[in-house]
Order: sequence, then C-alpha cells, then structure tokens
Amino acid sequence: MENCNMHGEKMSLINELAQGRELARQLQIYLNFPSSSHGTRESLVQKIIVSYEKALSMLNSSSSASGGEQQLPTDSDREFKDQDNKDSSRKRKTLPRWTQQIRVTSGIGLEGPLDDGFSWRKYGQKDILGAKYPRGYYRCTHRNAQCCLATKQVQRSDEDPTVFEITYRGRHTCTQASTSTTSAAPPPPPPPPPPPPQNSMDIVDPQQNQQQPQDLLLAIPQGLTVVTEGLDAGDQELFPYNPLNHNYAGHFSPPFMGPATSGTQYFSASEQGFGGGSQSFQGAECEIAEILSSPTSATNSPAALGFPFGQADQNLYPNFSFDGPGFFSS
DNA sequence: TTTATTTGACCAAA
DNA sequence: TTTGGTCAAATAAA
Repeated sequence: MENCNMHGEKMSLINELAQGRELARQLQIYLNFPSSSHGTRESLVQKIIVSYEKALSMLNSSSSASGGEQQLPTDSDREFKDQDNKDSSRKRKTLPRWTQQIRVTSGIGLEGPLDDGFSWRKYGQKDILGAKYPRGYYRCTHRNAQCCLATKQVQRSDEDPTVFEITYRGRHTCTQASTSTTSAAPPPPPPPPPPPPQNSMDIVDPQQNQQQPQDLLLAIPQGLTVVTEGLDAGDQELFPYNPLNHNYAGHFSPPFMGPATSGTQYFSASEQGFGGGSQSFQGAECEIAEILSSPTSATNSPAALGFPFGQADQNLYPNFSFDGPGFFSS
C-alpha cells in the first residue's frame, strides 16, 4: 500500500541536490543581509554540506551495491504481506527504523522532543533498563485521521544529557501541513494530488518531498547539532534506505554498512518548527487498519501513497525543487 | 468544550 | 520470566 519507497534513490539524489541548491540560494540571500546572524549562515552552510554528503553517499552506495535488490522490500508491504492468520499477525517489528542523535547545543531549552517538522503526540513513556532517563514514545498526530503509522522514540542520553537519541519508525504517510510562520498563508490546503497510481510500486515520483523548513527565515542561530547515525536497522531484513528525512535528518549510512562505519554528520538546525499543524484534511478514519488488522484490509490509507516521508511543506514550497521563485508567499 | 499529556496496566517479544 | 511498547483512563492545557 503505501509503498512510498520506490525507486527512491535516484529521486532522493535529485532531491538532495535540489535541496542543496536551494539552500545555497538562501545563503546567498542571507549574505546580502548583514543583519542576519552568523549562526544562521553557518547553519545554512552546514546544511549545504550535509546535503552534498548525502548525495555523495547515495551515489557511492548505489554504485557499489546497485546490483542488489535495492528496492528493499518496502517493509510495510511485507508487513502486510505476511500477515497470515497466524495469531502472530500484527507484528510491527518490520517497520523501517532509523536513528539519529540530536544534540542540543545552545540555550535552546532542552525540551527533549524537538520539532522535526512533524507533529507528534506522546502516547507513552517508559523507564528503560539501564537508562537514566525515561524513553518517550510518540506517534504521528494524524494517525487516526490519516492512518499515518509513523512513530518515534526519544531517549535522552545518559552521559550527555544534551543528546537525544531519536528513533523513528515507519514513514509518514500523512499529508501534514506545517504551520508556517507566515500567518498569511491563504493557500488553501490544496489536496496534494498524490498521483501515485499505487499500482506500480516503483515509480512514484516524489515530487519534491523536501520539507525544507523555512527556518532560515527565523534567525535562530545555533540550534541543535544533529548527529545522524546510521540507522540501526534492527532487522537487517529491511533496510529501507529510505526516507530521506531531510532537514534535520542527517544522512543515512549507506546501506550495508554496519553502524560502526556510519558516518555521522553534524550540523546545526534551528529548532523552531512549524509547530502545530493545520492538517489539511481529515476524516477518513482508518483505525480499522490498526485495530483489527483484519487480514485483508489494512491497505488503503487515503493519503498514503505519496511520499516516503511527509511532504510537510508542500504549502510552503510548492515548487521547491524547481525554480520556484515563489518562496515566501507574499 | 476539544485536544494533548501523564501514567499505570496490559500485552507481546525476547 | 523480564523488558519494551502500546493502550486508555485520568488529568492537564488550550
């Protein structure tokens, strides 16, 4: 169903490069404003670097291992696939999973769950054996409305309390509108015409799924340092190389590399986020899929087929990867 | 009011 | 069995 994975690599690469280009443009803009803070500029530079690194990493990995069956079994597909009646159905262990560590550097309040562009809702907290701090469990706010099964866990590091290890699970399938800081955002929530004819699971074209935040707008200097560490694919079976969850997300270690080798990227990001969400669409409850996990259903999810990772900013960057000058709706 | 968080209980995986 | 992950009632916030 929501195989949003597709051929992602190429598209990811393109997106990555496009993002880098856009960031560079923004940097250019900033350079013309002496008032802009250094932090902001540096942040941009960092992002640009990260962007390039990601792109390179993608190239490397794809060239070296391209032969394989890179279209990793969209985990989620498989998830539903083998849901035989065995009472063992409904196991969610196979969701794609990746981890990143985020260090809160400057005075930004260290509220753990920093905003990563999606709206999350906490649904649990648990003390973990051996860990000093409890682990927080979050799920996508639009879970019920849009069947978005993405979840994340936030674990504060023992040694370095400024570091939060965030483990994401599942991709966002929701159409989530980020709240722009620009209050004047009349653009009605145009139903992002998710064209994806779910049928050809490999083609999807992830338009521009970047959710490049407009944090550039706000001069939030040194935000946090994000250290993305390769995913720790708990189950090696799925290695979704997936979602480039850009902005804050660093880069993923190239598939097939042990976590040990995963590169880590540092870059600062502003924590401002688009907080709340104005969800452009709702209704369509899909709890069924979740609750009963009846053998057959569980597919659908209206908005699901789109992108690997939410396109949170669709409204803001309608044509981000193009030459859209329009960034900053008047 | 509605929506989000807290927190103990429950359940499945290990 | 123990532990981690989720649920859901109670509570808090908006």
